[in-house]
Amino acid sequence: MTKQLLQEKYNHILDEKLIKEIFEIGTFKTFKKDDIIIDINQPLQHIPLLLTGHIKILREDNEGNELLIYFLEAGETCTMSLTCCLGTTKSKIRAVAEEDSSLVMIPVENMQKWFNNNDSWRNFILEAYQTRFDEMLETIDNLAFMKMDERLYKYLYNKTILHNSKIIIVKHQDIAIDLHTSRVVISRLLKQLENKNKIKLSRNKIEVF
Amino acid sequence: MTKQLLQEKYNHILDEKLIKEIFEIGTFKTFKKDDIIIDINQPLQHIPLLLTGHIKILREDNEGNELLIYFLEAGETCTMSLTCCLGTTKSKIRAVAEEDSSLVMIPVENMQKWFNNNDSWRNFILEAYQTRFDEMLETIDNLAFMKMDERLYKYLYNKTILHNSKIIIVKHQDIAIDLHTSRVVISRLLKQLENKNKIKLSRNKIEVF
DNA sequence: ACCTTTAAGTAACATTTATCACAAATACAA
DNA sequence: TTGTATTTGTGATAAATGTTACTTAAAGGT
Repeated sequence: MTKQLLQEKYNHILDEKLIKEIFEIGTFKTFKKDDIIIDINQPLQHIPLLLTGHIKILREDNEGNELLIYFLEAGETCTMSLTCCLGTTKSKIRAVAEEDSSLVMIPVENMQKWFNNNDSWRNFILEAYQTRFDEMLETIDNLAFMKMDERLYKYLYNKTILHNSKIIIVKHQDIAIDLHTSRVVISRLLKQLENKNKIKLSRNKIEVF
Repeated sequence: MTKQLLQEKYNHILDEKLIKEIFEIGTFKTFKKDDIIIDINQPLQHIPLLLTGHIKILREDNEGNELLIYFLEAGETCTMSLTCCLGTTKSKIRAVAEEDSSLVMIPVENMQKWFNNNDSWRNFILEAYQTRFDEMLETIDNLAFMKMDERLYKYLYNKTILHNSKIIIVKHQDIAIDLHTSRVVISRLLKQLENKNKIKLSRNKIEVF
């Protein structure tokens, strides 16, 4: 089952042999919605390959502030983990299951080995870096150039894409945390969006038009 | 002369043979302060290795908004260029000489080739990604968690480090552009910082304590 | 020394975001 | 159904940032 998932999600980028090796070496794990998958202070010993579900990657600073950076989907890996694995970084990031998810954990040693002797892995990592890079840039754009109401709408819109549904199940408080603002601000802006007929509000639920 | 510089700045990470090859293949270029080094819309054909000076990397959106992301120093390369070279990215970034600078431009093909057959180059690229990644995260922190006065002081402080001098030569307007705010706001906050004895203001010049 | 240009200071006001306090609405359990 | 906990709505107010318009100061050229 896991093997089939691995095949399905990764055979467009990783070669047969490597997938087989990953299956043999990797540890399969499952997480429920809102489970914390990674919470980093010290270097990681494993990097995750996402098989099913979605994961959100959050930034966290020393004062406990938090901000959503981006989402991971099946077939992707978290470059942050790479950085943390390989690195000297002191970055604090957190990975939380956006919904029930499963993944394969790979020991750092292999990641290093494959990087030197497997073309498809090298490509995979490079592509991952590029994708994440672009997403970080977009996060920077959002923060630097957009007002909160725009950021909010974009956040909602992205969620509809991610979950493939116009209806989002979420509390205002949770949105506030992801966007690093307060619940009151979010409620207010949501109400404005509703008045502009861009969304429809219910308790624990938002419909995005 | 270029060869010596290359040696000096890159021999801690790239092997002898590769440095020789870079010297033979690369194009040496010099830039004056404030020269635009890269202005991206379409994919790049070369990636730069910085030899002397400093370069600032800016983000630019469609409406002409701008934001300083980070500085590059000698011995570094711009991962953005990699992304742009290899990629599908539609990112707009700009690289501007923070002071007189020199660099070597390397054709993409080589970058690709070396990535597959030279360990030191692979390492170099990987390290570059990691360093930039961390800096992007820091940029995100700044934007998400810090108020403008803190961002301003950090900006000034970073400049003193970069130029190795307590005295910075800048105009308020330039700072405003880098931090994506208005000149008036910067002037006001600078005055506050001065009142708190953290800096001393003169025309075109700021002393940071 | 005078004029011109550029940079910086500042007051007044607008907008955006943050914060507090509490009321209203909804869901959920007993 | 009733009571309780949770979520959402909203007014009042503060703080941070943005904007406009104008003044003052400094630098540089003639």
